[in-house]
Amino acid sequence: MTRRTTAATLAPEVGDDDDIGDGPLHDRVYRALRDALVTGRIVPGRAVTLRGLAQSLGVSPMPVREAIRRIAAEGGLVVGANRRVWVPDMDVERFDELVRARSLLEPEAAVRALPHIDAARLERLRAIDAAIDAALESGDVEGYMTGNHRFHFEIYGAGPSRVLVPLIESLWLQFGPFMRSVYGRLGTAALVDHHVHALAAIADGDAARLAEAIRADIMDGMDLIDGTVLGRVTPQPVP
Amino acid sequence: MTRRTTAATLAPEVGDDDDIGDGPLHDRVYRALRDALVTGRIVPGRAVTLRGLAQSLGVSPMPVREAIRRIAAEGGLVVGANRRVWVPDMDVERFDELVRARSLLEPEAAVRALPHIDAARLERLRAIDAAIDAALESGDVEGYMTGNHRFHFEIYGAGPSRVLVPLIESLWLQFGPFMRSVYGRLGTAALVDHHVHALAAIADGDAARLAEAIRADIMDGMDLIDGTVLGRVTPQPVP
DNA sequence: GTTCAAAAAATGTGATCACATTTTGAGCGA
DNA sequence: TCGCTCAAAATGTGATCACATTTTTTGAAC
Repeated sequence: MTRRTTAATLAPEVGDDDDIGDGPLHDRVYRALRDALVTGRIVPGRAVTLRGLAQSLGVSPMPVREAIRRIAAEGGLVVGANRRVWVPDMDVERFDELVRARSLLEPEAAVRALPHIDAARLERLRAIDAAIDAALESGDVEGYMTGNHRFHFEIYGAGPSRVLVPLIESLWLQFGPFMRSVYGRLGTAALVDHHVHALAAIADGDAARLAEAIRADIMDGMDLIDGTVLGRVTPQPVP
Repeated sequence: MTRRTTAATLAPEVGDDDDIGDGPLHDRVYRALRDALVTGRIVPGRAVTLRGLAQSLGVSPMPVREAIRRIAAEGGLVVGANRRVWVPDMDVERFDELVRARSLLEPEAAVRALPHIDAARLERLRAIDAAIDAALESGDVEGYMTGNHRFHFEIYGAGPSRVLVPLIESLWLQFGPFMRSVYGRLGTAALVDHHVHALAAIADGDAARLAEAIRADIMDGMDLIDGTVLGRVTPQPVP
């Protein structure tokens, strides 16, 4: 009786993205993986293996190792005591910390970036927001998440931040997969785009209002999550 | 005329630490490297090479690569466009961001950890603070930095934080090397240990006072840095 | 001394391999 | 059916290699 071969743990969600640019392979793998996490294409609990991801991307495990190490350092993946790697599940405490960290850091980053937001960037922000609205209208969760991420980082990235923005990027890595499942569950009809307040504050050059708009945006988004949703989260696998 | 061979860029500062525990080699290399950065044994501007570090630690470049990738993801090392890796220099803007990030995150982490600080941990904190004072007395900059780091993380680590504390760890990675040169320049006589206020707040279970003590500690420490010191920082090498 | 070009050396990268460790699945007995 | 054992398969790790890229050195010309 032949042993049945178990399929490798592939990661087609991280597959052949066209637009991951050039540069070292390990950097490109990192970008593909990070994008898949931020947009929630990889879901919480998902195991990620070197060979699976390498196969899905058509590369050797070497650059995958380095990419995974990077993402793990940023909190997007968890390495267990058994050395297995997976996308962490969300729980109440961790979620609360993420919300809190966001509300501490993102308004600060926005305010610091404000003086660097010129008319061209404001136009770009408006275009991104229009795309977000279109995605919400058409039920496109991934489009919404991609646009939302773009909107925020188009703001924060206006200035030359080398500390706050990377911190915030690591936060987004951490809640992306979970938010995808939440949005998918609630439907885009339940999502409201509040970015108009941030846009107005930016147009008026009003730092205090911008900080408040960002903070409110974070809290509003997070208010979608009630205890029921988080209570239903699968317990984190014990490695 | 024989070509003279250039010595590899060794990293003896990261050398054979005795207490880096067990586990995978790449994890141990990471810990050795991180410790060298947090305590400032590696100075800003220092280039770090795979083979140099591998040789200093007596390992192959493989685990070194993964460790470096990790540290770079946490901001402790910078990878240039030429793919060379080095410890970033400090500049005014980056320093300001680090101070700001610390003062936003660390009081929060301390307050969240406070309910988890029991009598045993408070005793440990007191012991660490005594060691800090001894290091200051004897001019031991590295001892001071090690103790200071320990003190802070003995507080923040009291609770089960999985977001805030890793963020704060990455900040400490980033300013460690620079602070080492600052303390060395100013001398430990110029350093004052303010931890007594945090210890009192902890003993009293007073969250607001603890937050304020941590914030003041951060600002007091950073006030040592005047524009003259930062103005004298070597410009960051252009890769 | 400076500048330039070319060669040599250093360094990072990706592939591959063997091995250690962990997980899975088959087979067996109760 | 469940539980156990063991072998096979999967997975992570560290070493090594060849190669691509970058830096340094050398030697010549001015």
